[in-house]
Amino acid sequence: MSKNRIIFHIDVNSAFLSWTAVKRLQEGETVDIRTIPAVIGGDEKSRHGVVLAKSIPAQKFGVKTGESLFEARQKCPNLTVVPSDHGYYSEISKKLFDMLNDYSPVVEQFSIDEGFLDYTGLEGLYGEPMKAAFELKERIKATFGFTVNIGVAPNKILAKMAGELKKPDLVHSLFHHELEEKLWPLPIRELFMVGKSSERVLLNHGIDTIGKLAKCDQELAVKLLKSHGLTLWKYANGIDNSPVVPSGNSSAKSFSNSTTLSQDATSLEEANLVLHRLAQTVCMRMRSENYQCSTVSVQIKYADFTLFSKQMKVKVPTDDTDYIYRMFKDLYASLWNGRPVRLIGVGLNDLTEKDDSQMTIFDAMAQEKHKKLDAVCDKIRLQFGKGSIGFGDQLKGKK
DNA sequence: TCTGGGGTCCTAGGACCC
DNA sequence: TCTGGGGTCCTAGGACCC
Repeated sequence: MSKNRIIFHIDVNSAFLSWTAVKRLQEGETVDIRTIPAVIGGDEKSRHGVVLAKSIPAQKFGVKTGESLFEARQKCPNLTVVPSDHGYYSEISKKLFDMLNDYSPVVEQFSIDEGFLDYTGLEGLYGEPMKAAFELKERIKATFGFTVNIGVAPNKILAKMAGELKKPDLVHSLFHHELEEKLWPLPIRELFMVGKSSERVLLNHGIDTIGKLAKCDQELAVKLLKSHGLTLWKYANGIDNSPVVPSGNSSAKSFSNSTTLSQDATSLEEANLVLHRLAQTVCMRMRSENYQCSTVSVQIKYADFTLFSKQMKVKVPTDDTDYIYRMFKDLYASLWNGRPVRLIGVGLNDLTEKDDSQMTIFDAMAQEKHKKLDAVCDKIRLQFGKGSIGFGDQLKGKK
């Protein structure tokens, strides 16, 4: 790895909200929701009422991502709530990353709206890094109509922290000689990977800024937070050698699918319908990326928001919807304590690339029976949409 | 009409084996 | 009969991210 790297972190400002704003303006809407107190929010009737993204005016009222729309409206009575459009977000995200990939061969997609770009060695092409970052930011704005922050730094963690500094529509650098001035005065909670619980522990020991963590003994950080403490201590000191891994060079570790029910489930029959639907979508996603799983899991959130999960190993890696569905059912039945259930989730873990595992002839024969059916179902769903095909148990109640 | 969904990584305890 | 101790696998739960 090159000693003097230059890494960009590109982060769309209020991504879901900006993207929806752009789309609405294109469709003739006159109000730009980025300029008023507004949020992208889920549907409260089906109990999905959380803030997914907020405008800067909404943020000034203290509205936070992840809180309920109920809370958000208490803080900001005039709040405009706009539904999300995930299909559109995926499209526009892809266009953004196509542009970044065009710019540099080493781009890592970190989420739908965030990525790292390795600028090392590109000076010859685009010039001095800060100037190049500024031009990239302007190009994104001119092309798509939304703004980004770009952080410029010698590694990923500092690029990320730089990108978080002041928003929106800005380029910030964060080199080692700038840590004391730009990073260290910040509250400890603003360091990447310091959540509620790490914050509590660090505050209890008088570590309330990133600088105090940076200057404390490494051993103290480890004593307080184990391996996570070491990670945080390194981040506070701007130490991070992790490479920018181009998307496509990394492999999936798990697939999961969960749903908050519009009404609590109170019987196994109701739950099984949901499990079947979840099994179909999650298995299809896994098959489309050519994986098999060796562990399956089920998660239950009860009406009081307590969470429980149960998992089991399977003898032979599988991608068979019917087989996996039956395991989900068994897991659920043994996990459920009879109380009303708010959310049901399923997961597929311990992934392996398809066909790189050995199975007995009997396993193979049993699985083969279902493979053709799954393949046909996947094809139909791809062509006509998720709801176009289901099993008999899912017909009940459909129009 | 208060609290989403999809991920990754880590830890701790028990089973089991030598 | 006073019960070491390491290693690995499996499972449940939790922290954190966007």
